[in-house]
Amino acid sequence: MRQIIENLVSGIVQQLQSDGTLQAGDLPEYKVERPRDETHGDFATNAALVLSRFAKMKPRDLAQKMLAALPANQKEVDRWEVAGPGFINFHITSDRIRQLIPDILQMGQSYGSSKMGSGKRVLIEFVSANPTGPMHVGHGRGAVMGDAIASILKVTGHTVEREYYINDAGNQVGVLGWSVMMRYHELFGCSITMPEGCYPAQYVVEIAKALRDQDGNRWLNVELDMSVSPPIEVVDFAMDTIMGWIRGELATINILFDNWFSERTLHADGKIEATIGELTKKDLIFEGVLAPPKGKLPDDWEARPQLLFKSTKYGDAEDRALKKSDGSATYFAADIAYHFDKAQRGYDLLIDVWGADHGGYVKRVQAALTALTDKNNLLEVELVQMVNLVRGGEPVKMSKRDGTFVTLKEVVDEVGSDAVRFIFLTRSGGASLDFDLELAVSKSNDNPVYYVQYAHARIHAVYRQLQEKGLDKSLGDGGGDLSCLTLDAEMSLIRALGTYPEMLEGAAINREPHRVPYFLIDLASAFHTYYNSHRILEDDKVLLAARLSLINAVRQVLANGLTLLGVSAPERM
RNA sequence: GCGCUCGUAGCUCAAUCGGAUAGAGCAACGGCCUUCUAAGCCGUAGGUUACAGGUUCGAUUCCUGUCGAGCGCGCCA
Repeated sequence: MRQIIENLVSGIVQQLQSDGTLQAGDLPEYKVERPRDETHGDFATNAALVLSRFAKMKPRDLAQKMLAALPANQKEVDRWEVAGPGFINFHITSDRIRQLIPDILQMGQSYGSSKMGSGKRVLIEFVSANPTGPMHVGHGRGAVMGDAIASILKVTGHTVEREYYINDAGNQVGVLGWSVMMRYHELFGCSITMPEGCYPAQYVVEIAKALRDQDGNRWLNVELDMSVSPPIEVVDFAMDTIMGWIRGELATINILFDNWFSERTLHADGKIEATIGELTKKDLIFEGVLAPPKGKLPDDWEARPQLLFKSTKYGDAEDRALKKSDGSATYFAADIAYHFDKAQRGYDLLIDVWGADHGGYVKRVQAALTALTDKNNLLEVELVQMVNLVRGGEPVKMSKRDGTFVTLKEVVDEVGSDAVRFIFLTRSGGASLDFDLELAVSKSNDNPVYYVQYAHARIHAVYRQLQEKGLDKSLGDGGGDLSCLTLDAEMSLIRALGTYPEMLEGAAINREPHRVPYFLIDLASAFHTYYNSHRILEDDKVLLAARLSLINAVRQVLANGLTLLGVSAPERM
């Protein structure tokens, strides 16, 4: 619908350029947008404000002149005016607005999808929680956020793949292996003390028990010497167990990945050395000594020469280490090899969703990727702020170290997948989020998901009533005369339906999933208002059919939006 | 000390890549169920958008500075 007005305005601008009112050549961009205030029409443009300098006229005068150039044969706009400092407001005809109802019903599940991103291949990497323990609520927020961004990009025409990067190499994995070994020995009656840095939590005991059940005392004679690697079978057993939990937990909140990418394969396939080789070719590698860190200096700090990447050349604050002083690859080296691999797979855009605590890491990865691909904006990182878990006003502390963290599973078990997803998404990713368990458990309006789902269920209830009265539900298929829909509540409800595709495009462009739940809440609110003051099941058959069609379209859009967010759309509650 | 993300009603948050009179929910107060689901609706009240400048037709939005919060700052991941 916006397209109609955009075409109209650009036609007028061209005409004014050709008759000399406006300068020829390139002009600054103007916008056609939805006014905040409905009395300002369906669309407004700031064209006269932006272009007035190029016509040497006052904005309002130019606006008048533009309106005079409005083609006489168009049928969509029935009223327009110059307003405020020089905005032009367009009011769409009521018939054109009502036409949205059959349009939406005909498109069904596909209403809202667009071709905006067609031809664009996007890889979105998210969660990527370490396989050293269950996911906590912070991971859950990143998971839901990444999944929603992926869904929104997909519905706006992008080709999207979801990927999980498994950090199955490095020290932490060895630490996990030894932690399991300690608990395993403990199960056989050995007295042990968990060394500093190990994972003491209960889940490690569970893994140890499972290991004992599978292998008996097979590992009992292995010496607990943390200066060497633990048995690889034990490490793999622990990681496989944990990844099984993670996959299961993700599945319960409706998240499925296309690819699971193992860090080990990077080492095994020589991709890290190959990537360092690429950087060497570009003369971006050197042996150097890093400056001591700012702030409080670690006790054991000492300057050592290492292999470094010149990331300062690409805007990073420091050069970054690719190899440790013992010659092994750093996590960073593996990570740029991973991102280089993604780039070589031919995507047009890479999106990573990270926790905000990794914010300081963004520049160096982008720097490396720019150096390797000569592309500037290939990698985009969305930072998701942390979740403060609250129970009855008291903050719940979360830490992997002391083992008191609350897992995502516990929260999902308590409040359900729908509420978890919806609450996580009803916040912009940039803001930290207080998640109150008591509040989320209470089935009150504090859970906005109920509000939206209830609107959807109510519409189904009306249809059930309809059938009890022996009337045919096809009355609401949008085929009848809709001109009896004249109430303000009806027109603004239809207008709201019409903004759904634009809202989705905005959410996609800005990577802002929270716009979807806000839209749904607004739509549900408009519906509840209408429902409370007007009967749908009227005796007048024409009016009945029109109103049924209207709420049927509302039902369709609510269902589309909820489904997009991975939240269920129940038919009764 | 430096970097990143923020600062909007009592609380939790919105505000369409700079737009018109900054909006919702919760909490408070007052109304609406013999009629399609009251998990709902209607009304009242609540603001110097942290602060001070700058950019322009116009700033919650962009720039600079101050204050405050969270996160990060050697070879960990």
